[in-house]
Amino acid sequence: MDLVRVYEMLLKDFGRQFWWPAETQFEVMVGAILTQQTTWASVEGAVRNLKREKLLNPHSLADSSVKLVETMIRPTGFYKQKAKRIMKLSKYIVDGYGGSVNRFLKRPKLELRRKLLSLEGVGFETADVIVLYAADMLMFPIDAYTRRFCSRFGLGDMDYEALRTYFEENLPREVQVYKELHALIDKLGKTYCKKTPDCVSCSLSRECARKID
DNA sequence: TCCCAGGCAGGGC
DNA sequence: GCCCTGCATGGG
Repeated sequence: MDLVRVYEMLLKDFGRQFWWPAETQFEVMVGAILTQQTTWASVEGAVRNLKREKLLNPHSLADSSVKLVETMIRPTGFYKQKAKRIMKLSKYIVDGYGGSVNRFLKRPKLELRRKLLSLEGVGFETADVIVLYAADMLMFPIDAYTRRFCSRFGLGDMDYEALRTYFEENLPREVQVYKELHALIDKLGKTYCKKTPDCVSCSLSRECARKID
């Protein structure tokens, strides 16, 4: 599979996706946790709620009541654990970095990734989304859509790190390309795979698949 | 009514 | 180490 060709074709078919849709780095971080196992539409509602209550910054979120945060993010599901997790993240940034997200993110890439992975509720995908979209560092996140996409090309049995490495070794080392391709693969999955998410053969439009093969 | 959505953690084996 | 389950709301 020629990932550069994949990128070019998807970009031509769908246009730029402008991910991650967020106004601040902190919003990316919170959004990355909220979007776990739910739809982006519900995350948008939760983010709107948090903004309305002026909670979408480390200090406010850390000092807020758990109940209020739970109420604001309820539409995203798993709201009790997510509330706890974004509040712990906030407290971590407040206690360790004076509330400065920028200072927290400003460190060598692999060290940042390790720190993120040590936080509750932050696994590989969430950590890598934050590294790429909040810290603007080269890291290719592998999500469910990307796995399905890869299965289409016989890469179904590769684990997270193997897939990430595969993308990173076959793409130009440009943050913008990483950001767009990750978003475009999700767009592709959402467009052609709404009813049968596990169907490998439809995880790519036939026309697109033919060109890539 | 049933299935799923841009995962993660904790337990059993 | 891998596999299973709980977490929970909202939309198709």
